[in-house]
Amino acid sequence: MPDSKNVRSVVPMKPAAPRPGGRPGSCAACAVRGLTVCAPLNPAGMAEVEMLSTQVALAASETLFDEGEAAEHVFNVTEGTLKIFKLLPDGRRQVTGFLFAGDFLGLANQQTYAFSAEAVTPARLCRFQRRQIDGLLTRHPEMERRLLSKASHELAEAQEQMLLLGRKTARERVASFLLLLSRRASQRGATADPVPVPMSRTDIADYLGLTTETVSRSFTRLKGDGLIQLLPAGKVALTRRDALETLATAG
Amino acid sequence: MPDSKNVRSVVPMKPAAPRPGGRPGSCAACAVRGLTVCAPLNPAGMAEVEMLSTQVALAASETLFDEGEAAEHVFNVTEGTLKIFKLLPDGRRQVTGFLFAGDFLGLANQQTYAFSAEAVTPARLCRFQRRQIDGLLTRHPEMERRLLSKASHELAEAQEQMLLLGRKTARERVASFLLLLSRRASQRGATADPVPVPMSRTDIADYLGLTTETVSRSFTRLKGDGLIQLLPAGKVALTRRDALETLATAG
DNA sequence: TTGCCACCTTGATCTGCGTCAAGCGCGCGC
DNA sequence: GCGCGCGCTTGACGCAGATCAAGGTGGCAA
Repeated sequence: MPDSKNVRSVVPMKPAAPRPGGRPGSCAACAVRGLTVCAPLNPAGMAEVEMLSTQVALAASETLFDEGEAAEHVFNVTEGTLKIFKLLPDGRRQVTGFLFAGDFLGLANQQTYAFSAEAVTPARLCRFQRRQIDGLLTRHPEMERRLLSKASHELAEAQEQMLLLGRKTARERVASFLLLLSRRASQRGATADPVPVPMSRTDIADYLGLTTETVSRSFTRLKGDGLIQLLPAGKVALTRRDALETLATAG
Repeated sequence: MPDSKNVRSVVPMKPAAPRPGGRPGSCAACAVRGLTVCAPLNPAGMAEVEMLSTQVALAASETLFDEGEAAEHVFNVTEGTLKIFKLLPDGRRQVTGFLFAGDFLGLANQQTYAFSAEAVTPARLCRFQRRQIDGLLTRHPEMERRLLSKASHELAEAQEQMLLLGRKTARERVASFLLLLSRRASQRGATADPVPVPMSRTDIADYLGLTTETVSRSFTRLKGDGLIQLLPAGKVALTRRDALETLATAG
């Protein structure tokens, strides 16, 4: 008995609100610079980054790159949501992460990408030539330090995700996921409580190591137990955040 | 019908073979320096690192630190095998990684460790004060670069592990695990084919998101199918590596 | 040598989640 | 305005792996 629909939120591709005093597309105008690896750069560094970067826009479900492709670029997400995932030859998919404004993407010490990347919503990114990154980081150690910090943060998140995938039940996984989305939303200054859930049930399932059916049933049950509410436009209200936290971390 | 026992290999705690020309415990004498973050250091850098580091020895199953503890140190593994893991309050455990000679340990941008670390076999490590690391990396950008490279490599491995935990069957997980151990052994110059498996079935289960029983049954079945042989002292022969590869990556 | 204990293996049974199947509702294209 | 299709939900059923239980075996201490 469905009562509220879970409609994919259709975010129209609008330009990021530019900061006053910078021309659109410039780093000075970048609304999310404080979230990115560019945050610690001085004006000279920003000018250099700006010279080396180009803008990319993706429509929803458009591919940024595929696993195994030559890794020629690295990216900063400036707007929208992406997913990164790995595939097995028979089609089994594991989404290893969702990326939001401020996230860095493309680090790989191999010559090819270790995962595919695809837009979940319309998205914008800053693109750099991989072969220019070494020099850039050498000239701007503050940026390299920031990148290392981001990488170690991601490593901690990856371990949290391994705990989820290896040891949590379906309900616990979905509760953990909603809390993660909410936390990340507030980190980047978006609304954390009715939390936007822009990705499909299939994407969520592939992120949580479940099937869409099980994800759907878990949502239904969390709703039935009064822990969450499913709102229109793919938003979810965390009615009882405390109970969600307990469920996510204790069982 | 057991025919070969899977005995924990008991590695006596012997000092690492020192390089000729360096006093024991010195970086010049470090047999695994080429594998560590110290690899790119020049003699002056090595001298500095040596001043800042102390040696730690652990017996098998001894704890290095616990999740949540104040993160005062970072480490280089120089000898032996460690495991790192996270726990849920009810005791469910996820081993998020096994560490071998050359591995770096303790990166965290929080003030506390995000996981626990415990010796699997007797082990030795180089220990640094966390608060001295920033300065060290600033003075030795080649070391910072190396650390970033290690971190991004770990990130790729973490994604591979998420694919395993989220989407592979028990058999596929065990095959993947044996191949991983073998690859890592050859990377650090150890024997890759009869591959040493120093950790218990329980540790393997907690790494693969399974139970000991399922791990044991998977080993038995892989043996029955002629893909592996269980040798004494916890060694495993990868009789049909090709078939293992297929199983691990294709299903 | 003996006995204990930790670890491993194997068997029987149970169950959470996957699989298969069907129906609903919204958005979109015609 | 209408119907088609995709994404979501719900139900019935099956199965891979968990759980429960019972040995086997080798290392080690006394």
